[in-house]
Amino acid sequence: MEIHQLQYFIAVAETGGFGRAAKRCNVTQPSLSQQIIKLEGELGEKLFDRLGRSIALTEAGHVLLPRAKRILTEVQGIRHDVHNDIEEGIGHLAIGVIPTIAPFILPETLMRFKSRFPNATLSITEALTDDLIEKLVGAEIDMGIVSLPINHKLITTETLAAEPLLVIAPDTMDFNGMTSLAVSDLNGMPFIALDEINCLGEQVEAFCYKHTVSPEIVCRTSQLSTVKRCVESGLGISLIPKMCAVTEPKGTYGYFSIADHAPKRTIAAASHSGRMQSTLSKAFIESVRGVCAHILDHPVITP
Amino acid sequence: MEIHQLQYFIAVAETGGFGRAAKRCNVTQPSLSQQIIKLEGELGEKLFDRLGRSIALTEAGHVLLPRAKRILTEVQGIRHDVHNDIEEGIGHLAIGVIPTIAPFILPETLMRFKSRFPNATLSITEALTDDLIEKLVGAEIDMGIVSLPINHKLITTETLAAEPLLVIAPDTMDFNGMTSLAVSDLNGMPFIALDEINCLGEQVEAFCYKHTVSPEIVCRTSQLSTVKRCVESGLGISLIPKMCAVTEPKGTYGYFSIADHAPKRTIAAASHSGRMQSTLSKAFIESVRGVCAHILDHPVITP
DNA sequence: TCGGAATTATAGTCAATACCTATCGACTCG
DNA sequence: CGAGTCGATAGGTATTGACTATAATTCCGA
Repeated sequence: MEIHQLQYFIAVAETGGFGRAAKRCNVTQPSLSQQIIKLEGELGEKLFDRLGRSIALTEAGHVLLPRAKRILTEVQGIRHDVHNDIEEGIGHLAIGVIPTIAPFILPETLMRFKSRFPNATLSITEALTDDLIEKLVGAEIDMGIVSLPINHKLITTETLAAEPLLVIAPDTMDFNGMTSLAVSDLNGMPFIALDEINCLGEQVEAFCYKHTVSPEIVCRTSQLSTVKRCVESGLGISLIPKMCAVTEPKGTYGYFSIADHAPKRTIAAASHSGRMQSTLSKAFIESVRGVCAHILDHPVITP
Repeated sequence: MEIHQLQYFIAVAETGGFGRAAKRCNVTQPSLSQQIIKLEGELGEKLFDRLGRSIALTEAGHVLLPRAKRILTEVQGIRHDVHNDIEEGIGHLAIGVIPTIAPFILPETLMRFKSRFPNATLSITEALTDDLIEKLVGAEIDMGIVSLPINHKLITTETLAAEPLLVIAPDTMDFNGMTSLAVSDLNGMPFIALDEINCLGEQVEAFCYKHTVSPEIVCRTSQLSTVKRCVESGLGISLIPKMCAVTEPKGTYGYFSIADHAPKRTIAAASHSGRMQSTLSKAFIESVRGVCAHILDHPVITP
């Protein structure tokens, strides 16, 4: 059974004749006749009673007609849908976000995205950069929100924001009233380090190495929120992304920028270079970009 | 777009590879690839991202997949339906019945048929024999319930019942206590004739002519119920089918059979010889046959 | 880093088939 | 009864779906 056969069948049923149907289908009458015969053969039932002047649907024909019409309608709809559902924002998007970004941007991003594309479904995965890359390559997720650099030949990235890293210090340390520090001030300071399995942990370490400062690592945690708790309890200072600083209520700690060599991380969207980016993907990226801009625009609460 | 292409597409989407899909579809991988490419070309969208190891559905692919599956399911259903809906009694039947039969058999026939085939729809046309034949030939109706003979080369008939015609006479005529009459008794009697446009009218006339009796026609009506009313009011006698006698309550008249040359009419189902009889048609015929047998089995109320 | 395995795309050929033209046979109607 | 209409049939052509063989690419282990 093929779609053009159903088309011919419907034409015959609606025009009441093979000849007229053939004209409507832009084929010759024998061609159409043969296809109908073939269809009848496949179904094992005659579809029309060939009376002299006109034709009449048999019982099987009556059964087939509405179903054939329905199928043709759907086929017709497909042509439309593959071009337009995309615009309508119907679809699914699987997103991955690293843990040092997820909690700060997701709430607002999801809100924005959901209100813009109420018919789209989202699934969010929070995982470390390497996991996300693996999932991207395996097409398990469509896009990853990560921190650069990403070095994988199959992954392309699009920068979304440059985010400062700020020194967070407990209120018990006031740095003599300074609101910004120099890199060298970190030297020998008690430091709460993020585990290096987080890219942010690596980046902080790289920053210190690059500027030849050696804070004294007193604690190594795997979550930013733990870092904050540790700082709060006066255990030491740390270096955290600005979005982590501005999206939580002020506690018993203050933030300081580093004036001479401002550390930052670059937030980017990563995707499989072999895959086309869907409209939803692009829209999600823009949502994230907007949210980042909005969050990073907040003033930092200084002591 | 053809159905086999959708089949291939679904196979690729479900097996996650062209090669595996090809195996499942019992074609070679290049054949399947080409059909997918062709489908993509027709839709103007790529359906898969060909990654090295596996494939991923594009946005357009995600739109297509559920629709394609749906269509395939429906196509699959068609094969089943054209063979089984028939058994299920789904369908439509257009029936024509002549006026001298319709009122007596239709109520019970429809009741029986509807309870046997609750999912079938019926349309009933009441028309004179010639009209019915015309509609049969034009395939406007599927079957006609008529009285023989029918002479038309395109129409085949199937006898359903042989029905006696009875003399109906007002109570004011008691025929000297006789319960049956001879043909000759009709001679000169005041007679209520049915219009000859009804085949029954013709048949009665033919019967009289054949047996060389000449009742005196005092009235000519177009409906059997009018005939009865006329008889009831003592205007004269008439000859009516038995089903007309037994399906109405006794009035101020009695019935008499004709002993020597019992007149009768033959009830038959007429259909277009070029058309296949549907299961519903056959079932309807049997319903009518049963109802006729049931009605004609009733004893006649004699005075 | 270099094959080997796996996967898809391409090229060339072939056979099935969808289509066409021409014609026949049946029926309708003037 | 002849002209016209309609579907089926026959035979030829061209499209095309499918096959084999092979290339190009990726992935993975040695």
